[in-house]
Amino acid sequence: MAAGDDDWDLSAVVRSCYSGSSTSSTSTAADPTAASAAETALSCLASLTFDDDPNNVAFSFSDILHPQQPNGFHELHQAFISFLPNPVAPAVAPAAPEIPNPVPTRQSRHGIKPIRPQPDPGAVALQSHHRQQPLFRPDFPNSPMTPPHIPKSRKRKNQQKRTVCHVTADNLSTDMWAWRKYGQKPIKGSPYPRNYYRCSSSKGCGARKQVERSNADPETFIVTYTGDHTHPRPTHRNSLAGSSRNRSSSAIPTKNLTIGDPDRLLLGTATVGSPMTPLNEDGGSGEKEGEILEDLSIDSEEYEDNDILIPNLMMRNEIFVGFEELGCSPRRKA
DNA sequence: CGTTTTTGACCAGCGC
DNA sequence: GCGCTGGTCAAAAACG
Repeated sequence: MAAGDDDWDLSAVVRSCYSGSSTSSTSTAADPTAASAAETALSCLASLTFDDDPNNVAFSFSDILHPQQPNGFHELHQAFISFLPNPVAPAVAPAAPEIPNPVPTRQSRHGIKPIRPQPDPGAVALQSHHRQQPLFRPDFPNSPMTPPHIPKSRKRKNQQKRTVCHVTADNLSTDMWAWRKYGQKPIKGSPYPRNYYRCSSSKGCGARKQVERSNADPETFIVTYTGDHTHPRPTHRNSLAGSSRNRSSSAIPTKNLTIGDPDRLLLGTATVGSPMTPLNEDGGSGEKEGEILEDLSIDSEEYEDNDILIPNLMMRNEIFVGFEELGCSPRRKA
């Protein structure tokens, strides 16, 4: 049934909104008191903010604000500015939007199992647990190898800062990071399964993304970002990111796109362009792109993140153009 | 060949 | 203390 569809949708979403989940989790490994970190989440944020590292540009959304086109971002931007001590410059990383997967190519294998719909949709939606997982240190946001070993933290409860945003399939646009799906699980309150993605741009990157369909609005996807990227946005697809499976598939509308074509849109993201241009403003998806809803511990960063994740058509165009220029598909490795 | 995707199983935390 | 759920890892398979 729609099992495939669901999956697909989720995947699509994944690609869509992303924000740099560079949130907080800073003190974790180094701070035994991480426990309190949660409380100090703000502090953490402040610490890792972008101003600390100019390199963090990866997370900067200046571009977004860049008035190439006046959008709501502007306002948001101003608001963010308040949080941002230093407006980071648009770094150099164009962003690679690659998101893994949707195409039900492999589904043939087993197919997704339908999750049992449980009564409690809202309740489950997002739990805000901000624990702190031992991520890497934000100190080296640019260090692709920063990730030492994350003690596999399976803790579900307050893991760390989580940024939640609601995105519509239409808005699903692109993510600048490459995500690799590492798990899928049925959620109790949701008839739809939740997909777990990890940043594949860098092997040690602890950034994770969870995508699940909203029970209330099947057209809306709830994307939760956790962890921070320990590396700058990929200018061009890394080998890892490269993978393409999904990309290709998604990029190429050959398979069954059930839902909108959000997937396709994103397909290109990647290399081309702009660092984090928020997608969407234009109109294309001018609907509600990413709405941040539950910010469990939203900090300024989160806010930013959310902003960032907003899809933008502009980007899409650019991206596509870029691809065309490149003469290659955004896909992958050669 | 390399990388990703998919599914099952295991672990850990939380609630009762 | 037990049960449940969520989250992550690992293995196998498939695709470009």
